[in-house]
Amino acid sequence: MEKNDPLQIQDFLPYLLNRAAETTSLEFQKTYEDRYGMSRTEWRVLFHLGRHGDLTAKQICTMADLHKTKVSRAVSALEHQRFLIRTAVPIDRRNELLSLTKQGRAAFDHLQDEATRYHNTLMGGFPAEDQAILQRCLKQLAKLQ
Amino acid sequence: MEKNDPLQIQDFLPYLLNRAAETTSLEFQKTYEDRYGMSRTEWRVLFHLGRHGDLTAKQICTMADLHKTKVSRAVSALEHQRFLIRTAVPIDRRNELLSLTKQGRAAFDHLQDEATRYHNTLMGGFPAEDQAILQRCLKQLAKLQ
DNA sequence: CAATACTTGTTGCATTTGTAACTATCAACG
DNA sequence: CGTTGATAGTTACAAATGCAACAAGTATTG
Repeated sequence: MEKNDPLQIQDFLPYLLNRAAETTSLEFQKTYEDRYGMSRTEWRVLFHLGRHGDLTAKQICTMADLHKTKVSRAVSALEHQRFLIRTAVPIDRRNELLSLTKQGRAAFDHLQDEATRYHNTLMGGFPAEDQAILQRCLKQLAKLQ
Repeated sequence: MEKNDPLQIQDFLPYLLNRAAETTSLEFQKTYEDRYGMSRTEWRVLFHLGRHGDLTAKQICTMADLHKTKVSRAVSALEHQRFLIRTAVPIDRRNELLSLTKQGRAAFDHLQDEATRYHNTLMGGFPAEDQAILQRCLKQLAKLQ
């Protein structure tokens, strides 16, 4: 593309990313919203806890790039639904360690399977080389790693 | 990847897409939020109008996959800031054709340049083949085209 | 052509989100 | 120690969003 060719909006990368993110997130949301009464943020917090073991809210904020109020509310909701418990950290009582309950772990295990399946379905639409390229590009755009 | 290998959350496609979308949209937002006092939705409506000429609100809803209340409010805001005007369509008085004003057109022209520049900067980080693949994949994921 | 059904767009209300202020705790430094 | 400054997390308030109900217009059809 010529450097100063005007862009079609359907080609503008942030727009495309938003559309793709919305489309896929909404579709995957069907997996958890009714069955577990979870919001998208709660699902994200659950997934981080499931994958990384016990964490403080602050750690989740940093890892997930979520605002602390959003995490605070998601944690309250997950606690209320008995998906996690908080334990005070004696050495620094500002921190609370968040741990999945048995029920939270079960939900995570199930949703991780569903996520893997859905991910593979999405990726299945592309040749293997493209899959790798797509992931590399997205990570770079998200400034991850 | 093995079909049932559990996924790292940083690899889960909807998550990656959301992170990449947020990162890039927030960065590009700097271009218009202060200078034009525009929200992300308003910018999106402006861009559609700029690229496709006069449209009804309904057409924008469909093209941009935005809820009609969101469009309705964005249009009101853009009208209030004198970026667009409405004209009644005599043949079907439920419709109003939305047209950019001179000022709206100027903002669009400027922002289209900025968008093109930003898009090219983002894409510039990838080899040409990867750019094409990325775009194809995203369009497919967004169910565009 | 009257009655009913559908479409476009707006508005009221409840929910979600972001910002700023707050509490409680810890760290640093005189 | 005690004062000041930083950090983890919550909460109050304001703005943005989504859903449902609505008004105004058009299409259908008996």
